[in-house]
Amino acid sequence: MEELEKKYNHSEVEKGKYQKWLDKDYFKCQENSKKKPFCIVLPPPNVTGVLHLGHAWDVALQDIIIRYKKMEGFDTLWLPGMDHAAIATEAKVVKRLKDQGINKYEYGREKFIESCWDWTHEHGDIIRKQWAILGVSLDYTKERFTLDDGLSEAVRKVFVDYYNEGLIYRGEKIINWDPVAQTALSNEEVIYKEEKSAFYHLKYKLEDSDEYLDVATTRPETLFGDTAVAVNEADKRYKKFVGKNVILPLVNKPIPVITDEHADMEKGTGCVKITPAHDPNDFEVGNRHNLERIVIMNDDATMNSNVPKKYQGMTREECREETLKDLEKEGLLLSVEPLVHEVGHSERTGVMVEPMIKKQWFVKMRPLADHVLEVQKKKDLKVNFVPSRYEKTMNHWMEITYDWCISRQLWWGHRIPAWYKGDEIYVGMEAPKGEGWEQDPDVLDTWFSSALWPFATLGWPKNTKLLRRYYPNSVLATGYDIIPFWVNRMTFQGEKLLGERPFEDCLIHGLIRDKEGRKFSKSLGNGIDPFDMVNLYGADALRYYLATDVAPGTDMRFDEEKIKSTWNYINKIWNASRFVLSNISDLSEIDLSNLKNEDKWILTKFNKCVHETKKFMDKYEFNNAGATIYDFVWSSFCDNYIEMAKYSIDTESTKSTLCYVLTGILSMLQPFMPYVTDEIYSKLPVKEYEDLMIANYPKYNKKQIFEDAEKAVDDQIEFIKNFRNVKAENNITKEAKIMFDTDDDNDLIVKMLKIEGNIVKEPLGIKAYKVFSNRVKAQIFFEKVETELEKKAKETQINLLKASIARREKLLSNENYVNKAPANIVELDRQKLEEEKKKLEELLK
RNA sequence: GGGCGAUUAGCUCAGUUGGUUAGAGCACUUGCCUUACAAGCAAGGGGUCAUAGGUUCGAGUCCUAUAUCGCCCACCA
Repeated sequence: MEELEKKYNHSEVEKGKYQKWLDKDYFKCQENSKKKPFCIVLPPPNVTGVLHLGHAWDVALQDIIIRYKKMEGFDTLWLPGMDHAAIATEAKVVKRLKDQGINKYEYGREKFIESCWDWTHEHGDIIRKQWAILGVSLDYTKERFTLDDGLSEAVRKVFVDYYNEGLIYRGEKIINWDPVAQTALSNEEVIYKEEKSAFYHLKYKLEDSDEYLDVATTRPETLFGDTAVAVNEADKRYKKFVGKNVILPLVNKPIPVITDEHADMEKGTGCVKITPAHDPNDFEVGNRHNLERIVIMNDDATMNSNVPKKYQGMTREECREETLKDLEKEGLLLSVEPLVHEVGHSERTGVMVEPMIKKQWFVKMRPLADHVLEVQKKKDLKVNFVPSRYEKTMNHWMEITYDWCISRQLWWGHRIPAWYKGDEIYVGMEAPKGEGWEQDPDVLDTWFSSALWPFATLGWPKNTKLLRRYYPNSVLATGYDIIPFWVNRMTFQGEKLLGERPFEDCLIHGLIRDKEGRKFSKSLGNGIDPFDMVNLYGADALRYYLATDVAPGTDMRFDEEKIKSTWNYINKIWNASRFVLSNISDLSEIDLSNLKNEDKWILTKFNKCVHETKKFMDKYEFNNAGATIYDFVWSSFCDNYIEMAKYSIDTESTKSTLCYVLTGILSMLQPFMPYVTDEIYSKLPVKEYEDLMIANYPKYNKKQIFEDAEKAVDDQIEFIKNFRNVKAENNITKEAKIMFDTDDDNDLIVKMLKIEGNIVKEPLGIKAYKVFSNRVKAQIFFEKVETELEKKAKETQINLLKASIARREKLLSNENYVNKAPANIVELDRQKLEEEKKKLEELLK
């Protein structure tokens, strides 16, 4: 039999394993088997770049679930794929072409899309290689892309059906405009950042009068688009102005003073300028009062020909500055009040979003969202969030969401299946027949296609076997930041299109931050490449660390030291395995019929560990599962059982137990660290399966619970610990004599403590320390007078015991406690009290 | 403005439906190269669980305030 290397060498261990698993088709689902199906669709990473730590975390969690479920006997499908990421990828490709001196528009749509495909294939290959390094068990035979033919068909079908149903419409509304990417955005793609700005109080003079209105605004440059000033109907201050005109500053044009509920008497001065074409609220006001909409900016947010010549061509920022200067010159700037407020920026380009009136396509959200809210009230039908508090995030969104702007002025994406001829619109799966039809040049929001991911990847809209078998998906795992973009939309689409939730469980994880708790960002330069970590410590260590570091749903502070200590843990497992393997090479079968106390003890601990671990695995509490296994492996198996086993290593029962328990440990750890466990498993002399990842997960076996043996050995261990403690604290020499005061067999204790020659049968009459556990007692004799220090230590111990006894006696004399507390708790206290009393007695002797 | 989360050992985090004397890793102290592992072993030290009240026989855990930090959402002109 091959020996293991002396130290765990992660790169050696990981070499070739992924290919082996692929070659053996271990990752493939078994859609024709009788096994119960279990399906996860991978949140498709954007093809914009390479995988980062967040992706590594995401896939580690999912792989652990999949590998666990596979061992539990499920037919698992983990479906991989990537997202074309319309706006994000387009931005990258535009930049790459620009670096080559190519302009997107001159290049042309077709060629540009070709470049996008090139980009996609390049990055797709990188991402696939990275998945392989991480060891994730994706079924590549089912891999999809959000822009492949199947998804495209699904997207078109949804668009056409919704259009016919009135759930998708084209309309001219205020939308969020990104002047750099020059496209519309959805609300979710706008992020609000605090910005230092000011309230500018402007003088809007009353027509033919010296009176004026003090109008406060944060955006003076938009005054060129003003078509009214609004006050509240109930506002007595301005009653006399209503119905009259004020003169728009700098433009010298009369605009009406109107009353509208939007004007809040408490806010600002109570009068507000109305710019229907550049503010969503003003747009509504404009609609109510039939106001003219004056668009004053070009698509790149420079001022257009609807503003006075002087300002034309200026950027918004320049125009603001100039406007203010000119207002001041004319005495129309009353005051400037500093203000910090939230300003919307494009998620992608970072530029300030400009509200603009545009003709765009929208999804009517209210009926879709309301349906989800209904379903979420039903326990058996709703999406179960883990942790459950994230359900609120989705439900809140469903309550407040409004129509989703889905058209994007981009080229890379699903082209909108609408054709125009004059005023005619045709919406259909294919281009209409006849001359003169032109397809809408725009594409759809990338989230429109990813919202269909859980079922379109399985064949929808066709009623495929795959779809019937794996929908709803079993669980979806993603970060909480993606809930509004994706989870919510998959949910309403799944409910609407298939009448069922897209997944039963939704496991939410947090964000990874750096050691100081800051977000990873390019500008801070604090990014960590997960693959650097793999090189240093191995994929197993990285995976284990990511999966077990924090409780579900919470943010993680990245700490390389912890990966290091995970490596140590794996090295510990490696060496324990080395010990086991080197001693069981002649084992031909596992025979657990003739067990010693220690064997029974470890089997009991092992089964209890299996029970606990499974409980945690089923709840996705990998941190707790990991800790449970860790404690068992390190403290029960390594520190105690292996040490005890060294004294009976030649017996069949010890060898069998070692092999049996090690196999179980490897099985429980396989989902977390598939490489190293596969390696060790392959070296076992007795094993049931060709490879560990297709083995069964350990089952809790009641017959291997030996309570008596467990207690007995626990006592021995306690004794050993106490003995060593007394010895260490009191500088007891090796020569000290020991007398046991027990009927039990102390053979193992004697061996473990290496005190064979020191045992005496009779008390020596010299100063004696008492060392004991629940049933093993002994006295250590040594020729030395008790020092003051030792006396003090003893006193402390006595005082502690007395305090504890007093506490317990008080508790037990409390009738309320004795009557109301559960019997076993009370009984435990009684036992403890007896023990403590005995102990005290011994000490006082 | 609304909502959510966090606050536990020097640091990073666990802590199930309230129930023995609150745990782990790292760091720290002391002693050990005991032939699986010194990246290890053995034995230790270290916490009034953010604060103040309340419920309870019993609170890190439940309730009410407060403080600090973080996040999400919201059209604040």
